[in-house]
Amino acid sequence: MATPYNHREIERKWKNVWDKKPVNVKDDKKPKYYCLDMFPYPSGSGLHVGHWRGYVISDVWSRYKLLNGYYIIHPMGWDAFGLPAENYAIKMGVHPAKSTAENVANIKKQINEIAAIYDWDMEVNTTDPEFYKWTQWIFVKMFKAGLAYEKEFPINWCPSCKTGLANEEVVNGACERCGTAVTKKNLRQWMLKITAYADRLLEDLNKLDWPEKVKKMQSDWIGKSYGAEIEFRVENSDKVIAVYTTRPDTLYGATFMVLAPEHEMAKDLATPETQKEVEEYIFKASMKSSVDRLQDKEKTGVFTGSYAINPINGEKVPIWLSDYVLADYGTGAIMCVPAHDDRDFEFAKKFNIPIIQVIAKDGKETELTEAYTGAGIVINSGEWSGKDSAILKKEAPEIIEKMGVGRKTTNYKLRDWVFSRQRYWGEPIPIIHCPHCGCVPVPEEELPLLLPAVESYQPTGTGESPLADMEEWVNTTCPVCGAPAKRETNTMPQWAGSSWYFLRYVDNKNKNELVSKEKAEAYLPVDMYIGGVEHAVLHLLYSRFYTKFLNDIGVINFDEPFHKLFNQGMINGKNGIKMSKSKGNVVSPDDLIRDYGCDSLRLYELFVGPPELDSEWDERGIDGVYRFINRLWNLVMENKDKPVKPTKEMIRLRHKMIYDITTRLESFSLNTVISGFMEYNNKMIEFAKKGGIDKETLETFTILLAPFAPHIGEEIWSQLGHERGVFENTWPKYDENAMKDEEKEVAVQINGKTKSVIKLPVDVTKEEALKAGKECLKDKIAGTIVKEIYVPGRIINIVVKP
RNA sequence: GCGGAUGUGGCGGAAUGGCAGACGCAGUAGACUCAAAAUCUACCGGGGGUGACUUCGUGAGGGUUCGAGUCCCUCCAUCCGCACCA
Repeated sequence: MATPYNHREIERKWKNVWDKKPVNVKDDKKPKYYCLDMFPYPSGSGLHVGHWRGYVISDVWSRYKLLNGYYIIHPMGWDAFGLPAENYAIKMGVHPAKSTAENVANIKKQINEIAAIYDWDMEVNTTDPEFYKWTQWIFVKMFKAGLAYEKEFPINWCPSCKTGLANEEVVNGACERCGTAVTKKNLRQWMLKITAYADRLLEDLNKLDWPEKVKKMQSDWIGKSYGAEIEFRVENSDKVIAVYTTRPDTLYGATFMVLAPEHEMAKDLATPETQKEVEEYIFKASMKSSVDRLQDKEKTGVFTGSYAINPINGEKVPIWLSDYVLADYGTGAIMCVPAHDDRDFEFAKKFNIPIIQVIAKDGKETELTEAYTGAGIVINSGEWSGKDSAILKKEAPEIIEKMGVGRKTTNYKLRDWVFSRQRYWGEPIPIIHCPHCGCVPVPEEELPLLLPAVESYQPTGTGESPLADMEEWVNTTCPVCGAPAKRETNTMPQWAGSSWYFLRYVDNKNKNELVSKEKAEAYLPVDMYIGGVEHAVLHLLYSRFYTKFLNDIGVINFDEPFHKLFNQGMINGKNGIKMSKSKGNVVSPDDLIRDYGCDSLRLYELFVGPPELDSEWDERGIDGVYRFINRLWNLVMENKDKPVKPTKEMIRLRHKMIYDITTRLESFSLNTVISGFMEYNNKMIEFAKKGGIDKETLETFTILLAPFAPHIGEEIWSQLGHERGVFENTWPKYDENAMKDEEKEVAVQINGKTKSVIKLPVDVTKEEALKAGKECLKDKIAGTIVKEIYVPGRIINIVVKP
C-alpha cells in the first residue's frame, strides 16, 4: 500500500519551495498578461469562502496563462481609505491608521493561504502617502483642466455616515453603505466633471469584452437621449421658458407645461392670486427627501396663474409646478402631452386639464383610457397631420430649429460626480482657499499633502470634516500671493484611490511619476479583471473616466483600463442567505484548509457551481473533491513506476482530455473543468485496473490540473520523476485526429424515441448505418417507413406511419 | 412599471436541436472490520411489470421539427438592475 496523501506536509513543502523560487518571474522576453483582482478593503472581519472564489478564479486563469507562455502581472493591494475602515476604527476605538495596518496584515496572511501567484513586490496601499500623492496629483491636474470645480447645491446626504454622497452611491434613495435613507443638504462641494466624458464613456463600451449586463448598466446610467429643446413664450411677458422633450412629434398635443419647483422662474410666474399657494408648494417640495419623492405615487402640483404660448399653434397652455419634474435634468421644465405620456396623463386627469390626441395607431381618434406612448399616424396637428410619427420624431427638431423656436439636442442622466466627503479617513483635497486668488491648488512639488493626525476623527455631522478643527493645519498661506489662506478640509471619497490603483502596481516605487511611460507601455492595460458585479456603475465607471483623463493628459497611451471583465457570483450560506457575521452563517476557509488542504478548497470553490452565478455553500460537498485528490494520488503512486506502453485508447483518452479541459477552461466553465478532471481520473483508474496507465497520460493530466491544484500538481510531477517544476511546462496541445474514435455508439430511434443502441464504425456510410439500424429494429417497425434520418455518430431515426 | 437573469432528481449541478440527469453530495445494499471510521463494489427521477421491458418526466400552456431542457409565442414564479430622466 502506498503512502496516503498528506496534504499538510505536501502543501507546506511546496509553499516553501515557491517562497524561494516563485513560479512566475519577470521576463520581458515573454508577452505580458495582466490579470487583476478587485483589491479588497481591509475590514476587520477577514475573508470568508465567498471572497476566496474570485481570487481562486483569477489565480487559475493566471497560472493557465503562465503555462501558455506569458509573463503574468498578478498584483494585490489594499483599498484602505474610506468609510468601512473608518467606521470600523470608530467602533473599535482605535485610530484608523492603526486598525487599517492590523487588518491589512491579517488579510494578507489569509490571502497567502490561497497560494496564488501574487507578486507582493507590486503591492500598493491607497493610504500610503507615496500612493495618495498621485491620487492628489490627478485631482490637481483635473482642477487645472477645469474638470474639478466647486459648487453649492443640495446634495445627497447620509445622516448616519454624516457625509455627502455621489449619485452612484445612492441606491433606492438609501446610502449604498449603510442603508440609511438619504436626505438633501445644501453644501459647498467639490465636483468632478465626469459629464464631459459622457459620450466617450458611452461609445467606448463597444470596445470592451465585458458582460453585456454591466455594459447595459453603464449605458443606462449615462442615459443618453435624443430630442429637442423648444422655447415657449410666456403670455404677456418677455420671458421665455425652454423645455426638453424626446417627443417633439407630439408638440400639437401639448396642453400644459410643468416646471420643477426649484426652477429659477417658478416664483416669478405666480400671479398675486396664486402667490401664496405657489410659495407654499415650493417650500414643501424643498423639504421633501429623495425617499419621500420616490414613495409619493400620487402626483401633486400647483397652477402658477401664468400661461405659455405653444410655438407651433399659438395655443395658450397653463404653466404648473410639480415635483415630478426634476430640476437638474434637461431644462427643469417640460411640455406636457397627456395623451402620449403616462405621467402627464395622470397629472391631467387629476387636475382636469384637456387631453388632445395627436397620434393614433391606425390614424383614427379614439377614447383614451391611458396614454398611448407608441408610434402611429399623426392627427389633430395642422400640417403635420397624416405623417408617420416615427419619421416626424426625427424631422421635428429641424422644423422647430428653422422656425427659430428651439433646436435639436441631447441629454444625459449622468450627473457630475460629488467628490468631497466630510470625513477624516481619506485623501485631503489639495486646494487652498485664498481671499484674493480664490481656489489655488497645492503646488505639485509639495504633494503629498499629508493627512494630519487628529485627536478626534469622528464625523462632526455639521457638513464640515474633522480636519476643520485643526487650526494649525487649516491656516496656511496662498502659494500664489502669499496672503493668509485656508486649506480645503474635505477629503476624497474611497473611489479616488481605486479609480487608478491598477496603473500604479507596475511601477509602485516610482518617486517622480505616477507610472513611467516605459512601464505603462510594457505592462498596461489590464487584460483580465475579476471581481463582483456590485461596482458596475461605481468603481468601473470612475476608473474608465480616470483612464480617459490620464490618456488625454499624456500619462498613458490607452483610454480603457480593463479589456476583459469577469463578474464572479457570490457564495451564499444555506438557503441562499448572504453570508454575514450578524446572520452567523459565515464559513471561514481556515478550518477547511486545515482539514482538507488548500488544493481541495480551491477545487471546491470552483466546483460549487458556474462561476458567474451565485452559489450556495454546502459544507459536505468538499468531501467529493477531497476523495478525488486521494484517488488521483493513489492512482499515481501505484502506477508511476510501471512501464506501460500507451495503447490507442490511452492516447485517445489523453487528447480528448486536453481538448475537454482546454475548451471548458477557455469558456470559463470552471465547474465543468473540475467535473472533467473527476471523469478523466475515473477513466484512468479503469485503465489502471485493466493493467496500467501510461506515464505520458498521467503527466498530461498533472499539467492540466496544476493551475487548479498547484501543490499536488507539483508533487505528482516530481513523483513522476521530474527535476523541474510543473509550471515550467507548456500547456498541452491536442491532436484532432488522435482523439477520433473508431467506433461510436449510435442511438436507434423510431419516431424520435430511442429503442436500441448499436456500435458503428465512424466511417460507415449512410446506407450501411440505416441498414444496420433497421436490422436491429426489424421486429419493432410496425407500419410504413416514411423517412430515415442518420446523424453520423449520434442517431438513426426511422419515421414510421402506422 | 421598464430591462435583464434564472427555473432540470432528495441536494449542487451536466447536456454544439440528437440516448435528459455527466460529475459530485446525500441515501440504500454489500465487501473489508470484533466494531466504527476510511476505502472498495452495486443501486440510486416517478408509475407499471418477476423480467428482457414499458410509460410519464427539464416551472405551465401552445407552436416549429423526423426529433425540443435547448428554437418561437403566451403565461407563472424567484432573483438582480433601473425607476417620475419628459
